[in-house]
Amino acid sequence: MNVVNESPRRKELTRLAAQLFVQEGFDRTTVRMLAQEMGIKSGSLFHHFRDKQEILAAVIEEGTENALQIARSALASCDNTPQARLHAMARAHLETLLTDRNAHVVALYEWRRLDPDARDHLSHLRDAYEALWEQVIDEALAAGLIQGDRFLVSRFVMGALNWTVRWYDPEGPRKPEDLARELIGMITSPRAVPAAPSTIV
Amino acid sequence: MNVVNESPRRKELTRLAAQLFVQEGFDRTTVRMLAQEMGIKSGSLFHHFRDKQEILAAVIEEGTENALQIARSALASCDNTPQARLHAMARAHLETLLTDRNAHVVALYEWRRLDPDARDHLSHLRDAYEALWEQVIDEALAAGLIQGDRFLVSRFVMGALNWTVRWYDPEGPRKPEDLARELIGMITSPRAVPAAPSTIV
DNA sequence: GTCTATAGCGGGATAGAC
DNA sequence: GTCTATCCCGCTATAGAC
Repeated sequence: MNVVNESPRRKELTRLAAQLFVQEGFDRTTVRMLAQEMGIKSGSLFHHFRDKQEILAAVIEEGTENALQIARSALASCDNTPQARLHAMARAHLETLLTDRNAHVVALYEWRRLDPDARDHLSHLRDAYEALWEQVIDEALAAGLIQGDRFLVSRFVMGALNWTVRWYDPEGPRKPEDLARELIGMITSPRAVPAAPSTIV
Repeated sequence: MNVVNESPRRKELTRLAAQLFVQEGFDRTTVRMLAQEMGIKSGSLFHHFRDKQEILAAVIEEGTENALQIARSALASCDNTPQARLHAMARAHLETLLTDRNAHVVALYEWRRLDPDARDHLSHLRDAYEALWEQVIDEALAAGLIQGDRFLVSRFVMGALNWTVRWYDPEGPRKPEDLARELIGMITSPRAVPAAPSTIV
């Protein structure tokens, strides 16, 4: 639907909206706040978006597409072992959440604020992203790297990662990379902690 | 502060408020909706609570106190092994989130909507609850049951548990108990999955 | 303790000029 | 594409009768 609608202007406005939605939450962000952040008056906003809902949908679409793309390229360029792929996936996920700290966070935390139509439209994207996770988890299960139920393991891992948004301090000593390694270390057998992705090797 | 204010009436209203806050979110729940759920008119609500903020504070206080109490009694009555204690804690946590499905969920998901004064007042409670978790995690680390950084492990485990609210289906086949066992199994060494708390033993 | 009535505000969205 | 001006609505909270 938005393949046509992808003016650079709209992209930029979407980016700014994502920032505010993360800071304030969707419900508490007013169209006046959005307009001010964009350097225009609130009335002008509706030249770019039909209504406030459409802004949310644009942000979530952007955030999920971006996460999907980053995850795919991370998987494409890492070593082809279950450990490395698990680690690459966790790291990509955390970087879209904690470094960008924008659209993907909105996609996760404001999903419920989407109206049913938008949810229907965007659920494909979300499902594709989650399928990527389940695939990587499957490989790790098949390799005996982790144990348990595929569905539950995926949900637990994603939950642990998603919740980092609530406590992570970007000014602190730990990088997303460190968190990813620590999480993978926690759920895999003791000896199976992968090192950083072949930097010093 | 609310030790004085604990009329049974107010308790009941708080319980109903929690339910709506979970369903709709705090921001989207109007005082009119709250009043209707309570069987009174919106004006009458302010006889029981100074303002909407105070309702949120009451719910969160209730939810955290309840979670704390349930966790403590679960720890007091389980076997005195790191596995059993970890499992008891996870199970208690999930039951307050998924069975009750009310005040504790609000405490976790609407914390940011508290005004600064209420946050200050309630952070003691939240800290006490998290301290309980860190203690149990510490014991498991000391016993070699799990590995990693104490702070990160706690946060990851709590994240995995807290996120269940987003996907758990109460009508489904899995009980909170099952999720707890599966999570503990995932993060502990392969052989160390504890059984249900001494039912068949 | 609950009611009715309403003040007062700020929200989303529109119209039409430029 | 942005502005000004404004409509209309629903929200929180209050006042005073019962």
